[in-house]
Amino acid sequence: MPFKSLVEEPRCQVVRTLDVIGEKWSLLIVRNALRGQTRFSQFRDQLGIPSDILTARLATLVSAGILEKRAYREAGSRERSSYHLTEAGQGLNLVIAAIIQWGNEFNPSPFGLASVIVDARNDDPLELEFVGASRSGVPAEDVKFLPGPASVVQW
Amino acid sequence: MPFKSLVEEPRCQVVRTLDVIGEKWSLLIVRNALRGQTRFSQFRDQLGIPSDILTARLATLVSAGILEKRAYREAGSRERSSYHLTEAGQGLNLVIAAIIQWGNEFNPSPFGLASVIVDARNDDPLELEFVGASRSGVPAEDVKFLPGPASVVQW
DNA sequence: GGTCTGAGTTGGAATTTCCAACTTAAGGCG
DNA sequence: CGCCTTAAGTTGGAAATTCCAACTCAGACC
Repeated sequence: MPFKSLVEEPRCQVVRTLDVIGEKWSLLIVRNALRGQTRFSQFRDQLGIPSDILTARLATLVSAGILEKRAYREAGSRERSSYHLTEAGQGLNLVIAAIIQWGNEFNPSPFGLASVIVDARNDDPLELEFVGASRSGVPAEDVKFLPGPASVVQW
Repeated sequence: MPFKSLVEEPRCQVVRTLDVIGEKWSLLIVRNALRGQTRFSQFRDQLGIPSDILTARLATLVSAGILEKRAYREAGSRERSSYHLTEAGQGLNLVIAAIIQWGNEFNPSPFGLASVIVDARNDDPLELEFVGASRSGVPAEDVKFLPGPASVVQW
């Protein structure tokens, strides 16, 4: 686990989530899974991740309910394992999109955009936005974080 | 740097961004800064981060343009340093909100919500949403990642 | 001169990651 | 059968990162 928690179960949602996806390589494995990759050798070769670390990360992602391990068999080969995003894993496209969007705005690559996010139904480009009850976009400077009901001393 | 890049400058925006905020503690320092914390001792005491690591992280966040180092002086004390979010640092509320929102949905805390995100103008609760040209929310399953103009072999 | 305080530094132990080489379990072929 | 191939791991040891506790440093104040 990336963060030792003083209590058994951290209340802060940022810590809770980073405990699951905050280790090195975890989020990149999910990103590649979002691109449709499912196999050990794909992750290892495309990311350049050491295979022992990949083994460990796949195990923690599976036990966190982000990936699902399945058996597959190609014609003339023995049964092997593949890894597929669960609904929770799919949901991480929110986090990955936020990272891409922040990077494009504040740390753009001199090579241009490496990936774009679109609506699968019509290929419209998509953006992440804060929306409230009014359904209109909220500018970044008006977004405020407040302690919620579960916050005691800390958030 | 958390990820050794094969080329000098990674094209993938996820890797580029994780190079800046992907090390342990980095994002939690930014989160606490979003809560208004500015001082070394606040970060150290609230997060429980080792002080040598905090020194290193503050330096990389400053050189990445996420924090700005300023001098401050309290009555009857000597001048000391404090750390303030830049516009880019403020912009990371996008990433942190995405993490909180994913956690609330897929890995909720048994204690309830530790923090809520609201519109500072009217305290309306806010949500992150994918929006397209139509300005209407796009369901998660229709969000698709495509290679952009700068992608060559890889994204 | 001695003490206090916030912001660090320092040395060494513990943990995590990296790397290259090796293993394992079928399947196919002769 | 024995040998080769392949995806998916394991293993042992080196390198890098993180952790911890103790220490330093610079001014303010007594």
